[in-house]
Amino acid sequence: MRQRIESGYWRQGDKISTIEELEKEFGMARVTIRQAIEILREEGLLAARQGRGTFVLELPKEKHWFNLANDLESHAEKVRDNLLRIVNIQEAAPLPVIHDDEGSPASGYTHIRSVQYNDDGPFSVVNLYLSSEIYSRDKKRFTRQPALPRILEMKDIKIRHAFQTVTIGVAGLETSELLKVGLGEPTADSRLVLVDDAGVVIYVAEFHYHRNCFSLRRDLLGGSKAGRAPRRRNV
Amino acid sequence: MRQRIESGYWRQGDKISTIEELEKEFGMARVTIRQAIEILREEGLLAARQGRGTFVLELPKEKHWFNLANDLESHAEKVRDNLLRIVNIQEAAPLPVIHDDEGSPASGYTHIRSVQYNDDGPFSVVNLYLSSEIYSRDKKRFTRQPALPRILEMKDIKIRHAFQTVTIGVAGLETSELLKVGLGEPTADSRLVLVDDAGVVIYVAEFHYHRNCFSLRRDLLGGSKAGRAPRRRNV
DNA sequence: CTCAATTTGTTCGTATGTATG
DNA sequence: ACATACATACGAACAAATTGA
Repeated sequence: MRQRIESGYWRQGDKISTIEELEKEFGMARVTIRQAIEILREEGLLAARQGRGTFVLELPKEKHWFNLANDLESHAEKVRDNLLRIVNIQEAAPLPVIHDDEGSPASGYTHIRSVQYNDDGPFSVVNLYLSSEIYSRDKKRFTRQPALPRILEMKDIKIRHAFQTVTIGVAGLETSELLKVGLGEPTADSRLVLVDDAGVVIYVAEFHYHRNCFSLRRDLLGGSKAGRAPRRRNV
Repeated sequence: MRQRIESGYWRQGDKISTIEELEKEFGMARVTIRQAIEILREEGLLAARQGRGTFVLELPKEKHWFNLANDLESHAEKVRDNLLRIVNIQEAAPLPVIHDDEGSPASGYTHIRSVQYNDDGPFSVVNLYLSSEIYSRDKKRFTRQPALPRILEMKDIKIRHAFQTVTIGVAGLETSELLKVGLGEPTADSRLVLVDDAGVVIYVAEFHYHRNCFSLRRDLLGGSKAGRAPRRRNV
């Protein structure tokens, strides 16, 4: 029923199907349907009036405010001033998973696990494997600020590829606790792999975004940078 | 536990924590942990040996084989020969949701709801709103084949924008039945809006992909078309 | 070889939440 | 409001296999 409201199948002000119709449509018992309506009523989406029917009050507010950037520069710019909390650092970490076609592994990696916050709470959990050589250049900053802008600032490092893979994952035990979502809830997972001009993988990050924050907007014509104005703000 | 295997926290051949340790880690009872292990054992991911421990047998096979294209041409090419089953066509459909910054609505739309199949079953449910003018040019083909390649073939139509928005949604009642997933399971939702050179929105499609199929790969440097070789195949 | 510690396997009764009619 | 059914989770006890001192 929530999906029907969000998708516009039921529009604002509409009278939705009666409970008896819904019983048949969803194949559930009257009590169960009423429980569902009760939940949406408390959220302010529906209003039920005895003898008249049930009506759509308002559309849920726009979520998906975190719009993923479409190029590396603006991605770095967005996260530059993010608040993050380091959960764990492991200097001699096991090698991250690197596929053959991505590049060759560096000699060693430091594993940094952190949580990114905004005013509403955590919106992203990050597992970062950073080439030990780069990490050791400025340990202090890497433990306080997002790594990506720091790396782009290093003049001697030329980045040849920035492979990004976006998939849908599920929150495991650790991630769900850090992101404050239920175990098994879906997350938007973005894997970012930076390869330098020697073909060495210097940075592997797995971002787990809260599904309600995440969106990716682009214009499939005229380059990837187009994209319209963001609905709320960028981070 | 599945996530720990997929993420590499437990590697192939490793002995995982004992049931008693897992009880404490996950805060669950012995029987529950065993049920979970049993599920992964049946899937062939784990092997439990009495008196010795439980071991990781193999990594789950690569899923995410459907890689979303990064430009309109190749997107159309990918779907050109897809098998699709029309579920519903409504010629005088209510206007789709169009945002102000996208363009102005056409005079009327035809709503086409279809399911896309591959050998393994349905992998995508599509809600398409097609400008009635364009639909009426070749009703037969639009009810049999994907619309996008047909539109690109029409020489008199110049497409100025192809706005794509990717988010994570949940399968509602209809979608979950068509996609053969559970109610409330997450889906990858891609909204594609085509705007012609007069600023008219001629095409609005919502794709709901099965979460296990979906991935989006690109290189954030050197244009959006880069991307590595797909792991299995493209559709 | 034996014994104790470790670890998985099995079973019992019980409680809770959800859905049914 | 009530009786029923079902899936899931709990806690405890005991059985069986493995390992190493």
